[in-house]
Amino acid sequence: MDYDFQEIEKKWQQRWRDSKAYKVTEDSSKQKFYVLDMFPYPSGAGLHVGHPLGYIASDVMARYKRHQGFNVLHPMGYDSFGLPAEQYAIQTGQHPAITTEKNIARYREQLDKIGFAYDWDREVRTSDPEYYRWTQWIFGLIFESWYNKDTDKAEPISTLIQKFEENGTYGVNAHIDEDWYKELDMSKFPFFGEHFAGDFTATDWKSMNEEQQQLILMHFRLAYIADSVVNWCPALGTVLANDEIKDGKSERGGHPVVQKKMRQWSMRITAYAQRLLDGLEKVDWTDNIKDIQRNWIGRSEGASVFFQVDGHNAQIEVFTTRPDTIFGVSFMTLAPEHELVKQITTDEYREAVEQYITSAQLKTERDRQADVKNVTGQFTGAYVLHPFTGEKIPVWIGEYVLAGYGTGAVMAVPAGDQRDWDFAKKFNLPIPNIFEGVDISEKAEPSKDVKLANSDFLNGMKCKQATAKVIAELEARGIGRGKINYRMRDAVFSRQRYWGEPFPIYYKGDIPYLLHPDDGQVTLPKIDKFLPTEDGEPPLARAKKEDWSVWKGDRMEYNTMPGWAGSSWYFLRYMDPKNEKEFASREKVDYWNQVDLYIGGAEHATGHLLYSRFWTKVLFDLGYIGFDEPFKKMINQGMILGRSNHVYRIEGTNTFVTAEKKDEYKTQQLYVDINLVDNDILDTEAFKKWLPEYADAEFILNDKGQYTCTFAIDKMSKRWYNVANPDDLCEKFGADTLRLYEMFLGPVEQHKPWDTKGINGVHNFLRKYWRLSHDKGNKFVVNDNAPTPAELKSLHTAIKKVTEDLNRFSWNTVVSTMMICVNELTELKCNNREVLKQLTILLSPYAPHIAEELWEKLTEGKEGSVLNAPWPAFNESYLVESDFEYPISFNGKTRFFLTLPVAMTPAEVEAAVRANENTAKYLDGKEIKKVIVVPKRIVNVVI
RNA sequence: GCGGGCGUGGCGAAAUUGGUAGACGCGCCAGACUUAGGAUCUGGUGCCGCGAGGCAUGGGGGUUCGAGUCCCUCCGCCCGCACCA
Repeated sequence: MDYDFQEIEKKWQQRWRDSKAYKVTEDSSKQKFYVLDMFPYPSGAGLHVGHPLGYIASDVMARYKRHQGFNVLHPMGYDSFGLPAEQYAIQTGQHPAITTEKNIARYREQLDKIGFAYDWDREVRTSDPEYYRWTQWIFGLIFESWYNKDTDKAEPISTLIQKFEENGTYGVNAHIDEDWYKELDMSKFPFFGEHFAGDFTATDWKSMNEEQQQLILMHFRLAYIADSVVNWCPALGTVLANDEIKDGKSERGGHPVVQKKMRQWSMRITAYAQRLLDGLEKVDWTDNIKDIQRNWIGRSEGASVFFQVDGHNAQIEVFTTRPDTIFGVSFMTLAPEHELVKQITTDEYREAVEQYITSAQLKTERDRQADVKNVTGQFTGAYVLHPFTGEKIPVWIGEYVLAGYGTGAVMAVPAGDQRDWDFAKKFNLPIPNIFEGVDISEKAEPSKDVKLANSDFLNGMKCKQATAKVIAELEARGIGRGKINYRMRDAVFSRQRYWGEPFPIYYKGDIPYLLHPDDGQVTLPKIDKFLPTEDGEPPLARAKKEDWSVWKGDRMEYNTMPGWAGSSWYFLRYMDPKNEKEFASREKVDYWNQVDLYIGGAEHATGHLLYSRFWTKVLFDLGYIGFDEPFKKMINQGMILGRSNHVYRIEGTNTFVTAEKKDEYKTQQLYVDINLVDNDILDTEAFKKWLPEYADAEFILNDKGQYTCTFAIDKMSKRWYNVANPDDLCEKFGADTLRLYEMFLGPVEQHKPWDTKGINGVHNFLRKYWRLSHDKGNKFVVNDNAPTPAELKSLHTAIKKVTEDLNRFSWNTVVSTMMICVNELTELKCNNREVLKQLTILLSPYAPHIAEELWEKLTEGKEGSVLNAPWPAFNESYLVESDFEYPISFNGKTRFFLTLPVAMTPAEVEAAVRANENTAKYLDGKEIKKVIVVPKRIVNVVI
């Protein structure tokens, strides 16, 4: 064999390991470049060819930047806390740490075979106590912070306490729930009295005991515990965050999810809603991901309006984006769960209302969503007064109003909103027209570009003007105000599981306290079983007191942190992974700074990518890092799908019929292992040996005597026998071929089916490249003459294009460019040492093993590793051609070619065209209106 | 319904600011060497036509000397959100 990739790859992987070729240290004399992959969860199934796609792309970039002289940080680690290991533990009793360890070893082995340039000395594992001690520390930091809206940043809770001590709540402008004080257990605050509305004096504060102070502070903390309505997944036995739910079911496992009020930890991410929105302007991500995040945050501008309840000392606050339509309000709808429903419902309607609420509660989230078109509702008997006209407006409850958005109440304007219109139609409520010259008898008019009518002081105005006017009026009368509402909710932060970070929290009574650093680190205690306790406590409640590394107060926190905790800051730990004193030193964080290029899947848009941005902003606010967006540029790699093959068995027999003839029989479609199929042709002998039941299979073949399979594109799964495994491909073709082929398949961003057919072409390219410097006997032969102009032209064309394409992250076109270059050099029989050296550097990011091998031969070992070779400089002068064949077109149609010196100016070209005899022929007596000369491309004669 | 993206040979795909559409690879066809090989090399390969030539980037229209690229419109596919007031 000429190109012995197995030998070469083994040799260089060993040498790189031995010499720590990819070790990187901070070096202020060099410019840094930080390339990051989304670290994987080490699952039991190992890697398939889809996983490395993004890793290869980032590896190419890391190596390219290194050639360019950058100090490149390119780390890898494992997001090793998670559900599968825990569920395996529940089934087998094996500790998740052991499963995880085993899976990581397997991942590492697979990754090593592909030849990645990771600095493994910087590896992190989120489940490692040395790592999660800092996750716990950051949690503590967030717990000990509040959000000051005046400075628009998070501050230590001590600054808040100081304000309380000096002036009470006066002058405190914190991000906090508007009616936070309603959640307080007032029996614990007898001195506040019944009119307490959240304000207290310095004297009040100082007179409170510690429990009372802590209860109040909890409402200000950025990490807090509260009774909140959460998504409870009974099958998984844990709560889930909104982003972990898809279509009303758990993202993992697809189990039903119900709404339940539970005492849970949350993160006050809502404090950062606006900054998370604004920060998107500063990062280079796809519009798609940015829009998903914008949508998730869900900012809407409008107004908050108070409606007085008729006959009650109560007001109902509504949020509306169309305050200009306020004169069109003909009824009000509350969410069934709205807190005032019970209070205002009249006796006459009480039974019907309660029935309606019960039936609404019985529906799961999914049922509600599926039932959108079915309008339901119930009158409460109560009325509110219109804030401007004083008119009595009936109050209804309806499922279409969501308790979790806005205030859980809407002012219904059937003329302007289709849902209100539908509701009004169904229950025969009035539909007053408030638009000039618009017919609303068939549907609502949602346009903002129509003039208002029947609207008192808003008549004749359009939406924009009327909105400003009505908000000013509401504010002047003290019955409403302009408001910005966000759809995003605070993120639930506790999980009732074992395999996650334990909280650094202990309890005195019901009050949680943060552990002091001197208390030592809480690590996961030993437990007998990984199930929740009989009375529904999280698994950690099973641990005996003496099995805890720290035990303080009355008890420890039994919840663990969610999967996104560890991944929200891992990119910072890579910068200083061994630091025992800090999560990372400020000096190193300042050096490595933001991730310059982040590659990973788009599925984390509303999870990991949002939470990382949130934590980064908190750390920035508190002065621990110098940037507030973690990922400067991001590219989302597409999924690689599997191409599965089918065979057709005639029912009731063991005879298989080729795809061309399958319709002549009654057949059953079966999946067949893709390794038994080549180019959709089945290897029938191998098929018989594949499974015992097929040992005596018979075949009906096509006219060519072959058995043809059909195919389908599915996700890769063992079930379909369509999993392509990188180890097999490395074995058969080599890591360099695999790397090149994955990049060659198409744009990295795109979803695409894996198809091994084309891999031969890429493999042949590497063999051709090898043979440039090896003769038929595989002897290394190069010449040291000066490169010929033709060789230089071919080489520099490649240098130019490869450099440009890498700069615009177009991985796939680079491979084609290099193939063309090698084809041309083969044609030229080029074995020039200098040319091959340059070409080898170009190829090295994609195919590092073969590049390193040839580099060693070409430099006779005198120039060190190709990894450090400077990127070839492009020289324009080698590309200059003496002549160029200009296609001459008449009115856009090419008629003939004219060979002219390329150095000619457009004016000279035009003169030459006019003078040419062919021109007169095609002019056919007509006149030339204009001659357009595009340098080196085309000449168009307009006649 | 709203938001984002896409549509180019038999297939994966190129075409960077509008400038010779289909580079490169697969597959296919023919040939060579040989002779059971899924090896290698050479040539061909968008469609119609013997040919000159004509037609081609989902359909239709527009701007332009010139459109895959820009504008309008319709059709189809993928992704995200979805009673968000």
